[in-house]
Amino acid sequence: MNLSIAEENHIKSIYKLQEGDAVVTTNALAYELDTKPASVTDMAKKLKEKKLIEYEKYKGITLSADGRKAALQIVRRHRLWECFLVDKLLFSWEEVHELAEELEHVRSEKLTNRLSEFLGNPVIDPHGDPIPDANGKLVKPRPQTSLDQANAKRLVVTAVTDQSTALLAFLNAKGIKLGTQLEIIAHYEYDNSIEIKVKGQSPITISEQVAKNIMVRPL
Amino acid sequence: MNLSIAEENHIKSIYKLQEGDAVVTTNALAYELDTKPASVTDMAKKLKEKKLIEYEKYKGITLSADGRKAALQIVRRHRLWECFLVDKLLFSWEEVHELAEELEHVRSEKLTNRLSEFLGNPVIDPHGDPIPDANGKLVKPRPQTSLDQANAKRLVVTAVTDQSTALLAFLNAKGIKLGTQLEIIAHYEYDNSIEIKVKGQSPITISEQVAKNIMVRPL
DNA sequence: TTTATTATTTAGATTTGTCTAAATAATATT
DNA sequence: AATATTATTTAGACAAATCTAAATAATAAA
Ligand SMILES: [Mn+2]
Ligand SMILES: [Mn+2]
Ligand SMILES: [Mn+2]
Ligand SMILES: [Mn+2]
Repeated sequence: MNLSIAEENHIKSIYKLQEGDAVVTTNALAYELDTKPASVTDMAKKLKEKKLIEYEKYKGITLSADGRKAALQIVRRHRLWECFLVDKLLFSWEEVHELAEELEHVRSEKLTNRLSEFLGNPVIDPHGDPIPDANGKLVKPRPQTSLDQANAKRLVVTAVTDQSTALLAFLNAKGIKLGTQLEIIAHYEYDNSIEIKVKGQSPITISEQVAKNIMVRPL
Repeated sequence: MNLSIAEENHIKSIYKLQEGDAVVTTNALAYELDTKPASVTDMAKKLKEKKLIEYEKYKGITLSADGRKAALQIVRRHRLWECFLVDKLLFSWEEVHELAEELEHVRSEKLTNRLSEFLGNPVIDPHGDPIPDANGKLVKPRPQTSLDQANAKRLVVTAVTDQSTALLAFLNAKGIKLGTQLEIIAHYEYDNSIEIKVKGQSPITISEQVAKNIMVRPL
């Protein structure tokens, strides 16, 4: 099955939005891909034809088994290139997504597997997301919660769910990265903001929106 | 100036076929790009519009100054990726051209320059071709001739001009690579074949076609 | 210098991916 | 339940990149 770049981007976004079993709506997908709902409908018809998605008019989209397999390959390439850019070319984590968005479309299993080997077969990418192996298998992630829902006081940062440059730049400024240890000082009910103390720094207050996008695990 | 992949491929092929100042014909370009003359004419009009080529109906194509600059950037990316694939991912020289053909289209100066640095700023690629620097400057190549025209007896291989998998695989089989030392034993006038002795091997006879595509320098 | 051959361009069509505007379906509100 | 709102699809258009077949220009051969 030979997919175009546009088809690959759609498949990957469906995978991203699907989260388990939920159906993906036309509007959500259009927003994610920065395109228009009408275009998504067009593409849905094509991907259904290719049996990569399940789709009935007005009923939303889910990946078929083949579609999921394809998506995992694209995600694998994307995340491996991100590792390469960060680990080898010394890019910082907020710079790599756009580049990987292009590099992911070079379809060569041999290249992908050699790259993985070269990087030491990493299992998580620079944003804490798991990297599928050559068979599309993901390591089952250690249990983690978003910072706004964490119970424990002392935590370690394991991933970031929003990978926009804006959030990542904010976290850079606050000295927060993967592996950073932090402590919850207070929750403020008024706006659900949280006061935290990053190890070795003075306490700061972060908004609910930021907290929702930081994944943590008890230390 | 934002070029599409198709435009970049055309620009690069024009650069390749131009060899100094010769004009490039529609047919030659179509053959090189594995497309049809009519398609080349279409693209020529577009590239002329963008001032990347000089082109008048029936008069052939040459790169403009801007076009040459663009071509050198693409060639730089292509050859750097080839180095990466060979030096870091351990591909062999006949496998890398097609992959680089795709990777070259990821347009990021930062990525290109970081990659170059990571590779130790190489100045020749795995086929012996020079790599333009960030300003598009090429190292002036040390004088070299094709093997069929070499005067000296003892020679060293400096480059390969035909980068088809077929030739490169043939050279692999015969133990010939960049830096290989060889000696000319005899020229056979009948078919212009050449008997050579690769250092440490028994003599072999190669066709004129092969000899024309091996570049050498006196040892 | 005619005539034949080859090279190049034009005309018109096709595929892919996208869009806007209008129509229709699904859902929410009164 | 009727109506308003929102979501989705359809219809029709467009740009990019390509193609085939036909027309024309340039070049080579007779
Ligand atoms: Mn992408
Ligand atoms: Mn990532
Ligand atoms: Mn290319
Ligand atoms: Mn090369």
